Amino acid sequence: MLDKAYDPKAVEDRIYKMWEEANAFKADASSDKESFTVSMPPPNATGQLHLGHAVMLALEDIFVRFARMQGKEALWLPGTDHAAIATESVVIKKIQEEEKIADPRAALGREELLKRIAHFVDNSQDTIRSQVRKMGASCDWSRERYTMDASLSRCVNEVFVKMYKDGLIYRGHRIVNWDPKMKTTVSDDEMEYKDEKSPFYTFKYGPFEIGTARPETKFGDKYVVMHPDDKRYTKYKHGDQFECEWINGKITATVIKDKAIDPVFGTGCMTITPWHSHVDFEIAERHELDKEQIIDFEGNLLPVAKEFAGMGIEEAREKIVKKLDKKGLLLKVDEDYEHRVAVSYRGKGKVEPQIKEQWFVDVNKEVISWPAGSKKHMSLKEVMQSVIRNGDIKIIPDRFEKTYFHWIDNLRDWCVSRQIWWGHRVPVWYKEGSASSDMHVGVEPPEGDKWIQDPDTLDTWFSSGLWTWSTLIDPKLTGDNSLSLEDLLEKSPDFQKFHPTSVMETGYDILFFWVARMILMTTYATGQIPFDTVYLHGLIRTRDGKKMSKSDPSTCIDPLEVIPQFGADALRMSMIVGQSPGNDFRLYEEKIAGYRNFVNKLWNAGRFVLMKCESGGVNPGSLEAISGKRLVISKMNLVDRALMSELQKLVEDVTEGMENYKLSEVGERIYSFVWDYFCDWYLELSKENANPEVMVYAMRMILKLLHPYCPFVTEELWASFKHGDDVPLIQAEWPKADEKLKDEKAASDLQIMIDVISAIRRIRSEHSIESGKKVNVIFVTKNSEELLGELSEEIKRLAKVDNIKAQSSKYEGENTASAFTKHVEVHVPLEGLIDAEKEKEKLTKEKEQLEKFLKGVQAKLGNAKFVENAASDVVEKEKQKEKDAIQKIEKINGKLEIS
RNA sequence: GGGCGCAUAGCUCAGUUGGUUUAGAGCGUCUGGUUUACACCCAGAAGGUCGGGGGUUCGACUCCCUCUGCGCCCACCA
Repeated sequence: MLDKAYDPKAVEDRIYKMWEEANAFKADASSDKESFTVSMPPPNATGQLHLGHAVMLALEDIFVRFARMQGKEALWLPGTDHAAIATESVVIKKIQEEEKIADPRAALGREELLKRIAHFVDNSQDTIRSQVRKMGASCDWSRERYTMDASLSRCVNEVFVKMYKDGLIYRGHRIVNWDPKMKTTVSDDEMEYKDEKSPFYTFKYGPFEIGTARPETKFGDKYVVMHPDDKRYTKYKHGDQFECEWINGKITATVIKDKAIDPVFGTGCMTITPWHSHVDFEIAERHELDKEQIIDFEGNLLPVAKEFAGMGIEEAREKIVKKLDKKGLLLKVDEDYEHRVAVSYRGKGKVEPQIKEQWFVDVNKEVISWPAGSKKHMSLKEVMQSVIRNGDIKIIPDRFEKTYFHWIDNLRDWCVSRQIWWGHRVPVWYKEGSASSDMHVGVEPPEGDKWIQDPDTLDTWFSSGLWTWSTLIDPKLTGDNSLSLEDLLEKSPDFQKFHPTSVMETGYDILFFWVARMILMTTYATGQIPFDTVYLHGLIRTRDGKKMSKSDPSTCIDPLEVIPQFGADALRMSMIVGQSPGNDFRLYEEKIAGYRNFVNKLWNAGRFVLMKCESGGVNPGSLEAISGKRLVISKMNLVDRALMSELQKLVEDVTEGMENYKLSEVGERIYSFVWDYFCDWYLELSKENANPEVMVYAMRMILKLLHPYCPFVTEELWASFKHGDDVPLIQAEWPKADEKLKDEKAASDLQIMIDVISAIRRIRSEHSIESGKKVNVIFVTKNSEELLGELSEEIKRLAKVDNIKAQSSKYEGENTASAFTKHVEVHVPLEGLIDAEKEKEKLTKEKEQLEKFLKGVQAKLGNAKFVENAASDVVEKEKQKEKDAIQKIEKINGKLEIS
C-alpha cells in the first residue's frame, strides 16, 4: 500500500535514475520519426542554479516530454557556457579575496590564470548537472556540450574565418566601450546605465560658451561644433579658425557645423572629444577631424594634460575646474545636473569610451545569399529582419517582434574582441616583428616560427550564437582539418536530423544578447534558421514584485531548498500555472505549497482507486482492465459514462493547448479536472457504486496528460497502474480522444445532478439547516424522471436528503427555499416564510436581461450581411441561442404568473 | 525623446475573435464538518462601480480615444 502522503524526497531521485538507466532521454539520429529539438540555453558555468533556470527547465521539459510522448524523436540538448567575462571576473575576485593578490592577471600570468578558471568551471559544471537533474529535466546527457569543447571551438574558428573571408569581419580603430576595471571592451548590449548627479560646468571657449560634465577630457578639444541652422551662430562659418585661451594656454580652434548638435540644449554649441565619446567620434569621422587620446586605459590622464598627467579622472576634474576658474573661464556651475553613467553589466566598472583597434562584425554589408542559395544578397541586419518578417521564426508573445525590429534598427557593427583571457582566442596570427599587415587569419595556426596569436578573445555571444548547431556537429569529425564547415554540417548526423531546432525557450531579457545573435550567426553560417519558434518567459519576482537577487537571500527562493520540501513537481506547477509568456510573475511559498497539495491530492486519488480495485477484485495491472475492450460504455452507469465523456474532452483540450504553447491554461485545466471533477464529484459519487475498471482507465489517462507537468509523481503512480508490459510513463504514448467514448448527454445530465446537489447544499447553509438533519427536496426539470431513476439515491446520500420529489412542470404549494441552477430549480420545503417579493424581483431582473440579450441576437440574425458572411455553424449557434433565450423567458413568465 | 507592457475580490492572477459566466481560480478571512483516499482534507459563505472619463454598439472586462498610476526596453544632451 502506498503511503498516506506523497513524499517527493523518497521518490524523485530514484525515478530520475530509472529514466536514465532506461535511456529514456536519449535521442536517435537515425530514427525516421519526426524530430523535435530543444537546445537548452546553457547556464553560465559560474555557479548555482537559480529560479530563472528552474523556470526554463520546467518549460522546456514540458515541451520535450509532450513531444516525446506524441511519438516524436525528441532531443533536448544540455550544456554549459564558459561565460567569458562573467567567469573571469568571478575567479579574479575570488583570488583577490582569498589569496590577497591585487592583480591576479599580472601575478599569475595567462596560462596559470586560465588553469585556475578551468578548474573552477569544472567544479561548477558538476554542481549544475546535478541541479538540472533535480528539476526532472529529461535532457540527453550523452550529448552534453560546453562552449569551449574542441568541436565547438572549431566551429567558432570556422565561422570567424568564413566571416573574415566574406568581408564581414574587419579590424579597425573604432570607438568602443572600455571597462577600465576589467580592462576590456564591452559590447553595447552589456552596458547598464545609472542615474547620477554631477556638476555641469559652462566654460568660456573663445567667443563661445560651452557646457560639459567632463572637464577632464577637454584638453585636446580644438573643435567647437554647432547646428548649421542655429541663428545665434550664423556669423561663424564652418571651418573658421580662431585663437583661444584654454586649460594649458593658447590653442587654435576650428568651427564645425553639424546637425548632431541640439540647439536647445545648453548654449547650443560644444567642443568635442572624439577619442572618448561616441557622438563626438561620429562627428569627427564625418568631418575627418583629428582624434587624440586623453585618458589611458587605466583611467588616468595622459601627458597631453601636462601638469595633470597621471592623475585619475575624479582627482583631475576638480583641479582642472579650479584652474579654469582662476583663468576666468568658468562661467557657471549647475550642481543639480542629472545624467546617466554607463557601467559595465559584468564588471560593474564605469565605462569609458575609447578608440581602440578591435575586431568588428559588419552588420550592413550585403553579402549573404538569403534564402540560402538565392541570388539576392542581404546584410546580416536584413537577414535578421527578414526571417521574422516572413514568419520563418515565430516569437511568442508576438509583441516582442516589435522590440526586436526596433533593436535591429539601432544596431551598430558588433565589436567581438575582448581583452580578457578566458574565452575563444581570436584565430589571427601576426608575424613577430613585422608590420601588422603581415597577418594570418585561419582555423589553424600558420606554419613556421615567429607567429604570435592575437591576445584577445571573442565575445562570449560569438560562440553561444552558434549554440543550436555547433552542439550538433559530430565531435569525431572536428579533428579532421581537411573538412570544411560545409562538410562538417553535411556529415554530422545530428545536425542533419535535429536542425533547425523546434523551440528556443528563454527569458525575454536575453532576446538581444542571445536570440538575435543566434539568428544572425546561424543563418549566416548554416543557411538555416536556428529555430522555428522563440518562446520567451517572464522573470520571476518576489511576492512584492521585486527582482530576486542573490545578494539578498531573504527575498530569494532557492529551488534547491524548495525541491526537498515541496517536490520538483509542485515547484514546476507553481512556475507554469499563472505564468504567461513575456510577463513577469511572482512566486512565493504559499503558491508552491498549493501545488504540493495538488500533487498529494492526486496521490491520494490514486490510493483510493487502488483500494477500490482491491475490494473489487480487479488487478489494475491486468490487460483487460486497461485495454478498454471491456469498457462498453452502454453498460456503464451515468456517472461513469459522464466521466468517460469528460475525459475525452480533456484529452482534446490538453493536446490542443500544448500544441499552441498555452501551458498555463492546460495546467489549470488538468488541475481543476483532477480536483474539482474527478476527486470532488466522480470519486465521491463512485464510493458506493464503484467501477474499478473505469477508475483505472481514468487514472491512466490523467497520469499521461499530467506527466509533462509533474513527471515524478505521475511516473511513481504509473508503477501501480501499468500493465506488466507497459513502458515507463515517460515513454508512453500520448492519448487520443475516442469518439466512441463520448456521451454528451450523460455529461450534461451529471452536471445537472451536480448542480442540484450544490443547490441543496447552498440552501442548507443559507437557512442554517443543521448538517445532520435531512430535508425533503422538490426539483423542477424537464427530464426529472429520467434523472431520478439513476440519481436520486446519489443525491439523497451526498446532499443528505430523505425524500426527493420531482416535477416536470411549475412548482406550486408550500413555502420553500429555492435555488436556481442553470438547468433546474430546487425547492426545499421550509417551515418559515420565504420572501416572495424578493423572489419576484430576482426573476424580473433575470427576465429583463434575457430580453435584452434576445434583442441583440435577433438584431444580429436580422443583419443580412452577418448571415451571408459568417460561417454556417456560427449562424446556427446564434439561432440556438435565440431559441434557448425564448424558452427561458417563457419559463420565467410561468413562474411570475404563479407568484 | 522613441517604443512596449500592466492596472479585475484583502493578496497573487485567469478571462480565447465584444453576447449565457449572475465576472472566475488559488491563497487569506468567516461558518460548519474526524463522510475510513486525502486536515497537504470536505461542505458552504462573505468580498468586485473589471484604474478614472469619453466614444463605437442592441450589448464592452473585452474594441477605439483620453487621463492617471506603476513597470520594462531602446536611444541620448556635450
